[in-house]
Amino acid sequence: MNKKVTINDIAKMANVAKSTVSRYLNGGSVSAQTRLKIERIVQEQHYTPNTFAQSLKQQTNHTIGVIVPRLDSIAQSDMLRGLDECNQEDTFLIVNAYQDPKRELAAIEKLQSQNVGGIILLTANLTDEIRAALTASPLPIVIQGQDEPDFHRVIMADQHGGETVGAYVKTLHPKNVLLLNVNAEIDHAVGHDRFMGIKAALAQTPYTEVMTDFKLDTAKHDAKKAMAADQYDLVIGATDRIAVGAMQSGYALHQKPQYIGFGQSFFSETVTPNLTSFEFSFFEAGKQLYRLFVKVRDENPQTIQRVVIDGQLVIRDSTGPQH
Amino acid sequence: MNKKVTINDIAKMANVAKSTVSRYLNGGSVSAQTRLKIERIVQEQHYTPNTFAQSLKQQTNHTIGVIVPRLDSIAQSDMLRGLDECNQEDTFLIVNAYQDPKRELAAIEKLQSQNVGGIILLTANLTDEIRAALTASPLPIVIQGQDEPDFHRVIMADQHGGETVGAYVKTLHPKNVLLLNVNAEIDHAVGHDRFMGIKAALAQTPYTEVMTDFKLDTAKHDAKKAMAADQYDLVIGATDRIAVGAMQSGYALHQKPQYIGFGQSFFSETVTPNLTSFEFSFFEAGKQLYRLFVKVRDENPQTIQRVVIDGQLVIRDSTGPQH
DNA sequence: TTGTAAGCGTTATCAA
DNA sequence: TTGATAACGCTTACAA
Repeated sequence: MNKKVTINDIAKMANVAKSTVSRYLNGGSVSAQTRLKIERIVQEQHYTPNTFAQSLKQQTNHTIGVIVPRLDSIAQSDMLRGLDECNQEDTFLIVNAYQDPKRELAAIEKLQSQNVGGIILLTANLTDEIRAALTASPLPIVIQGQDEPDFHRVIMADQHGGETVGAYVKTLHPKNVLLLNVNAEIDHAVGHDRFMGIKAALAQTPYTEVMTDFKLDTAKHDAKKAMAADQYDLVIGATDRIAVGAMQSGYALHQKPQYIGFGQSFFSETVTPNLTSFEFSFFEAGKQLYRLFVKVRDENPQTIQRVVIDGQLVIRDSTGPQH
Repeated sequence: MNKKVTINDIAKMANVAKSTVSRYLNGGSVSAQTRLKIERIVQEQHYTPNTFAQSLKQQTNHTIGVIVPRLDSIAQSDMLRGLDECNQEDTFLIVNAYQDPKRELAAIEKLQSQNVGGIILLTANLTDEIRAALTASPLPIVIQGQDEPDFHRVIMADQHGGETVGAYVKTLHPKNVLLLNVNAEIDHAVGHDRFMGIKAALAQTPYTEVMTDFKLDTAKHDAKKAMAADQYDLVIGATDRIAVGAMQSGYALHQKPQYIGFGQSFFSETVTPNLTSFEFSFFEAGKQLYRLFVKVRDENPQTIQRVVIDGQLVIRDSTGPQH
C-alpha cells in the first residue's frame, strides 16, 4: 500500500469538502456542476475508496468467509463457481478445512476475529463444538451439506437421489449387489439418506453392505476384499470416487460388474468405462447458497430457511449394454 | 458485526488507558501487574482486535490476493495447500480466474481496490495488458507458472521434466510415438519447455506431434483421430488429463499403447491402468511461493527472484511390464 | 511504566 | 446544496 489517493486528495483537487465527495460517491445530493467536476477527478486519479476505512466506519463489510471441507473436489469447486456466479459485490474469503472438524472450528473463530460479514459453511459433519460456535456467533451464517435443523441451510436431494437410483437398479435386475457405503456418523447425508431408497429397492435382491471411507485407496482396498470374497454383478458406491476405487479392484480381479456412483460429471467421464451416476447440481447449489446467505444477512428471517437442490441420474457405459 | 468488545472496553475494565492495552497486545512495556490484569480481561471477553482499524492505521495489511486459473485441479489445490502450510499470519483471498485472461486482469484490479497487501498470481499465460497492470502496481507481487523474466516467480522444472521423460522413453524403445501437445502460445512452459527434452530423445524414433488443448474431451477427440490414422506404441500427453483422454480413445479403438503424462499423482492413480507420469511437487511449489512472497514483501529485493521446483518421474502400469 | 492526544480514510450529523 | 466536525477502533509519539 504505497501512496493511494484518498477522499481528501480528491476533495482538495476539486475544491470541495470531503463530505461532498463522499456524498457524490454514495449517491447523495450534489449539484450537477460539482458532480461533473468530482467525477472527472475521480476518474483521472483512479480513486477507489479505502475498504478498511469504510468497514471501520460502517461496522459491517462485504467479505463472506467460506469454509470448504476440501478444495481438490469438483463438487466443491462447482459450488464455489455457483457462489461467484450470483455474487454482485461481496468478496469471498475461502478457507480450506481439510476435512478436519478441528480446523473447521478454528476457521470459524479465525474468520470472526477477521471481522468477516458472515459465514458460509460447507460441511460433511457438524460437531457439538461447532454447533455451539455457530449458535454463539452474531454473524449471518448459512450451512451446506447436512440437514441440520437449527441452521439456515442448502442441502442436496440425497434421499431423492437414492430413490431414483433404486428405481433404476430395479430395471437392471441384478443378482447380487455390493453397496460401498460410508459411516452415517461421518456423513449422515451420504451414509444414510442416499442409501435409504436403494435398500428399499433391493428388498427382493441379495446385497452386501461394506463400510469404507471417502478416500480412493481405502475404497479400492475394501472393494477388493469384498469382491474377492463374493461375486457381484452390480456395485454401488456412495460417491463417484468410491465407485472408481471399486472399478479398479474389479479391473485387477478381472471382474466386470456394473457400477453406479453419486457425484459430478467430470470424474465420471474420466474413468473407463464412463461411470453411471446420480449427479447433483453443485453449481446450482452454490447459486442458491449465495442467495440464501444474502437473504439471511439482509432480511434476518426468524424462521429457519431450508433449500433442497435436486440432481439427476446420468446413465453411462458402466451400466451400459456391453456389460 | 453486532456489539464486539473494543480496546476501549478492555481499557475501562482494567482501569488503564487504551494505549496501555495496545502496548500489551503489541508486546510493548507494561508492568507485570497490569499485564496480568489485562490478560485476564482479554481472555474473559474473547477480545480480538478489529482488523480494519489495524489495517487503516498501519497502512498495510496481511491479506494476500491469490489468483488461480482454476479451482477444479489437483495441482492448484495442492499449491494452495502449500501456501497454507507455511502461512503464519496472512489471510488469503482466493480468486478464480476461470482460465480467462480478462478475468485475470479484472481480478488484479479488484484486489487492488480492495487494498490487499500483495498478490500471488498463478497463471498459464500473461498478456501484455496483465504485464502492464502488474508493473504499474505498487504492491509486492509474485507469479507462478510462467518463466517471465520481469517478475519474481516460482516455476516448475518443465524442461528438466521433459529431459527425464526423454531419457526414460529411450529405455522403452518405442517404434512410433504420438505426442499430444498444446500450443506454446497458450502455455509456453507446457507447450515448449516440456517437449524440448522429449523431442531430443526421439531424434532416432519416428513420432507425430498433434496439437490439442487442456480439456479432456478435446484431447480425447484429437487423440482418437490420430490413433485411428496410425498405429502408435507410445503416447505422451502434455498433461495427465490429456494422456487420460488418449487412454479413453485407445480403449475405444481397442489399442493398447503405453502412456505417459505430466501432472500430479491423484489423477494418475484414478485411471485404469494407472498412469506413468512426471510429477511436479505443487505442494512444495506453494510453500516456496509463499516464502518468496514474504521475502519480496518484507525485503523488497532489487534483483528479480526466480525459484525452480523440481519433480520426479513416477513409473506406473501404463508403461509397465504387462503392456 | 503509564496516559494524553493525534491521526489513519471513511461516513453521518447538523448548521449554514 | 454544501462544509465543519465527530466518530469508527486502533497505533504511536510524546509527555508525565
